[in-house]
Amino acid sequence: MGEDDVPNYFAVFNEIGIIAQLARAAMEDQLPDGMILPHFSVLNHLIRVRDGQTPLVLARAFQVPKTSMTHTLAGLGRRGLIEMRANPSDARSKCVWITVAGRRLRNQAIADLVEAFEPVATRFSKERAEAMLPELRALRKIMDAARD
Amino acid sequence: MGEDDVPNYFAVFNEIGIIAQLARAAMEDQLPDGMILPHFSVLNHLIRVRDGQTPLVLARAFQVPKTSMTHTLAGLGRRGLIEMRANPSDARSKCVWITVAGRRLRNQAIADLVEAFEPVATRFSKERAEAMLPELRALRKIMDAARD
DNA sequence: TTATATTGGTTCGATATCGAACTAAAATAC
DNA sequence: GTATTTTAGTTCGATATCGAACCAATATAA
Repeated sequence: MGEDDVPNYFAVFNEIGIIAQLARAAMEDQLPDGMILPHFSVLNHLIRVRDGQTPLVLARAFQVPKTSMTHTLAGLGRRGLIEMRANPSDARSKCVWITVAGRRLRNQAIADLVEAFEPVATRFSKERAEAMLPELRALRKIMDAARD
Repeated sequence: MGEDDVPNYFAVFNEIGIIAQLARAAMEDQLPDGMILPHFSVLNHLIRVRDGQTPLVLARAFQVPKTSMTHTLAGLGRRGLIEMRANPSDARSKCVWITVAGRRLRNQAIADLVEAFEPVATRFSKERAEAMLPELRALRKIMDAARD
């Protein structure tokens, strides 16, 4: 790979970076004041995958340092959106459970997001979105694997 | 757009978010300690577009609040990578100039990045990267326009 | 012209990220 | 079975993000 090839990849990563930033901002606009993407992502994960997982498992799932997860969970706890209970099978550890309020907030956020994305969805069809997915997934997997 | 269509977009934004995160981490691995992507992005912009621009113009170019740009520029200044001089045509304002050290650091970072991306580049050809670009650009433009 | 509004930039405060150091509990070694 | 190492989680400190409030200079309005 010669120096000349950089711009190609750079351009892709640049566009991807901007889209990620815009999507994040749009998402956070739908969340209550002070809540940010990681808060929502964790709530979503607890529903889509399962709750009762430990903080460390969550940190790995999101590929963030465990100290960051501690902080994110503290924020969710303060807002009454999750509960942390002792892990019955390991006294060092805890289990994270989503509360009724957490579940409700996540569902409302998704509903609001659908609304907010309307203008984009009418201009960029779901078929086009779907068509992009395989290559995005392929690139993500390759980059993930290269992360030693 | 019905509720059922959300997952399609979600999946795309999810992949894009992960790729952005991985690319950012890989990038920051190539930068001196304490330097992060915004530092590099500004240096790069000062070379690729032009230097001598005001902080506010830069903030708009990157779509960040001006207070964030103040902070990023302060970091670059502390490291001797940019210089801020008075704006001869507006006493409220300043102009941002890249230094020799800044130019050198940016060029070295790019060279290092090429090296670091080698494993990805061999598995994901530049042709594939190029092929993704048009739809990424289209999506980015649509989202940008929808941002009122 | 002066008075008012707007603009460029910094400061401040609340919150986020994340590595290093710490504590307590478990697992492993011997 | 005790000693050592590893593991789960928090605390701490340095730095980042970003809105509100602020100051100084320019532009607009009267």
